[in-house]
Amino acid sequence: MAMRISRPRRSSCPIATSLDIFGDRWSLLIIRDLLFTDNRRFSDFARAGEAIATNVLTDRLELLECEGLIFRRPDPADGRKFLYELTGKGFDLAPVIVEMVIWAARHERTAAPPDLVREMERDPKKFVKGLRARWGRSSAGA
Amino acid sequence: MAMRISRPRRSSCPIATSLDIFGDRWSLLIIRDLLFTDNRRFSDFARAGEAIATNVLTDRLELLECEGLIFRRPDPADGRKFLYELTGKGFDLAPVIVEMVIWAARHERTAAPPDLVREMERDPKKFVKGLRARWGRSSAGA
DNA sequence: GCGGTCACTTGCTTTAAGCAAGTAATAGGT
DNA sequence: ACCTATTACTTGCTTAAAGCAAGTGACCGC
Repeated sequence: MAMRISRPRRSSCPIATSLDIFGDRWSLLIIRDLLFTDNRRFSDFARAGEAIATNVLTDRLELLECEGLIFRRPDPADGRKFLYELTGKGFDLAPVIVEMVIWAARHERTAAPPDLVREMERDPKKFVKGLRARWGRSSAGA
Repeated sequence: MAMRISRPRRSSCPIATSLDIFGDRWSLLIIRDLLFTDNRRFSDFARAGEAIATNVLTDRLELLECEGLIFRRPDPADGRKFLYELTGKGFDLAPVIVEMVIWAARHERTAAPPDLVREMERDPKKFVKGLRARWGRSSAGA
């Protein structure tokens, strides 16, 4: 709610800029949830797998909204809740996340479903296209 | 030098695992240097663009080596220096970094050379292949 | 040998993350 | 209308990480 300030950029390098925006332990996990699950509420994120502290979650949601990666709207079905959705800018992180999944599946012990990973590896662009179709339907192309 | 301990993994999710390995403000900048420049020495990284503190740099180099993304060897030409190089596992982060460059160039104000970005966008796999050729030559395929 | 460079260290301050408990607004049942 | 549970945060505190400035010992070129 309060006027949030985005993190200052360390340099004009695109990698450094990216890291200034989402280069922490939690931001990409929220994006992951929004891309691959139907977690859309505060409590969904809080309960998802890795146990983020609620104060950190609040902070990260504000930051991501401030950077234009997600947006927030009241849940029409429940006045206590908010729904968080990916913006186009946020959705465009899908290729980054897909490549991270491929990398981790190749080099680390993970729970990534092998079939899904093979599909990502075979044609990442096509895979992202499939995600985009679902995203377009759910968020009305924000 | 001391037996380094890798960060514990928060979950078996491939994204979470990736972030546990390189999800901080500096690791990917070191990988970037190793991919796109010929910075190979401690002082190169320390002086590169974003001014990392030397104690943090030491820590990050140890961690990246411990995770098997880079390796270290004495500089044959100067006994005070070490040369840091990407392993295959480290090089395989190239697609992740390429997608981050594309994202940042599209959505943020950066200094990424437009021609290079277009080349990345047109055919990311081919671009990575070009990088791999240079890497193979410099690090003898570690 | 000597002055300078190199890869780190050390000690300290500041910022961020993590934990546990609390709160105001709302939902849903009676 | 009233009561209880739930939800999205807050607050206060502790712990871990990042940042800063100043060292240190090995090693280079001279």
